[in-house]
Amino acid sequence: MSAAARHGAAVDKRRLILDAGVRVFARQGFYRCRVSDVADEAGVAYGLVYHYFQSKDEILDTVFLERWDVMLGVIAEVDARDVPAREKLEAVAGFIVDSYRYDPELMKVIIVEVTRAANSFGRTHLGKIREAYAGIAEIVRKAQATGEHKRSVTPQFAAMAFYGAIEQLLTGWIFDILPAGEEDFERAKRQVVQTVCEGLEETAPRASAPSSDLLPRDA
Amino acid sequence: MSAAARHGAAVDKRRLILDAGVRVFARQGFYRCRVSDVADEAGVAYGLVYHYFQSKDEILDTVFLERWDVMLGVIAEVDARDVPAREKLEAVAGFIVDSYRYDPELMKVIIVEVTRAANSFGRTHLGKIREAYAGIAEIVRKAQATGEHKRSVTPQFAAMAFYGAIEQLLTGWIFDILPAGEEDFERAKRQVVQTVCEGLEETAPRASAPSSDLLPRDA
DNA sequence: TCAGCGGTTGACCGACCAGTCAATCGGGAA
DNA sequence: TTCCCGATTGACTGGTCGGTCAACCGCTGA
Repeated sequence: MSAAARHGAAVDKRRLILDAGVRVFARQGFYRCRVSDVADEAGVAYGLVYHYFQSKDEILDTVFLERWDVMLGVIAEVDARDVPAREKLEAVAGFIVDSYRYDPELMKVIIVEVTRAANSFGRTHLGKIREAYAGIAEIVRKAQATGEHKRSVTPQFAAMAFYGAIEQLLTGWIFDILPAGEEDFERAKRQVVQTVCEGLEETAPRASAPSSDLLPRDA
Repeated sequence: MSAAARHGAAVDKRRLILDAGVRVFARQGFYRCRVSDVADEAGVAYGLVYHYFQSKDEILDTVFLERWDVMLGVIAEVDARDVPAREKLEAVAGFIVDSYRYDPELMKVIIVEVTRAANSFGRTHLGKIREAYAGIAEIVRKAQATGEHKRSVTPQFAAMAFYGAIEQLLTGWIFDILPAGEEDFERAKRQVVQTVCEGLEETAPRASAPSSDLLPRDA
């Protein structure tokens, strides 16, 4: 009981610090903020931060891993579904976009301070980051095998292009380069997949009857 | 004469510091290195750095702007050519890839420390960075006007996706996520444009051209 | 020969900040 | 009531590093 109660309280403060970290890192950037900023934001004493975390870095590490592991799970789960590649990519793009919509500060921190900071924090988590690319590449690999996708590029290449496009969109939202309203998010989900799958070019003057996908795609 | 000689020498030292900065920033990251590291690398005294630059930041600013302005010039020049959009995009992608091939350390610094560090340095240069997106968007806009590109996405969106894909590739090379040999560079130039223009999906044989957006987009 | 003057030097200063630690609190068990 | 122990506090320390500055060097022109 006491253990549970104490544990419960402990988890709360820890959570408080983690959440405060996200807010502060998002606002000021990891290097520009002090540990005391995080403590203040969380409403706890400076020292308590070091009771729950070994270092300032560990706060960011924890924030990142917590969320990134969820994403890796989603990618793996999506890939295992028996649906067209297009739908898988839509699910992945949708998850990332929704993550941003649901908690923009968290995604800002993850992208700006980790994923795009490959020289500092990204370095530590390169392995994890790579796993995401690999998961996406696997989706493409399967799609190439079934003939849904061309084989003209390697799955790795396609994964980088796809993920890069999405991350650039989020970056655009984060820094007000692109409009970031509800409609924009929904549109972006569709369009990023559409662009990567179908390309920007007009295909035929008249163009493809939409058709299919209801039809057998091979054999 | 003396003026010229002195000026020549001055330029040399300044250049020396700038180049040393690139090397040190690329190796250690901007925040992780000290001004003395740059001075040592350049083989000059600590104080001289402050003779030529106001601050540590100004070194990075200078490095970035010097190169970015070249890129903005290239984009504008390419856009003005009377050639298919496809060729324009190839020229832009080619320029960026070649920049990396020619001076990977410089591009690493620009991307890792500025372009992808929108929270710190990127902030200062957001305007400049935006100009590049706008330049690419302009290429797409014209292509849509001539019917080369579909109008299903906004030029801004297309520009972000295109640039994002390229930057992700460079990041892949920088951090050894993608193989980075001569052939890879050449292939990447072609494939990134091909992917963005034509898409990943197989179109011809059987094809699963699902959906839409080829349908009434407006009017 | 010498004064003038950039270019050049590097020791030093002051600010900042991650991380430590001894003290205190509070609640449950004996 | 008292003891114990983990949670909590925040002043303090040690070290780092950006930026300053007074002195120095060596060329040039008089």
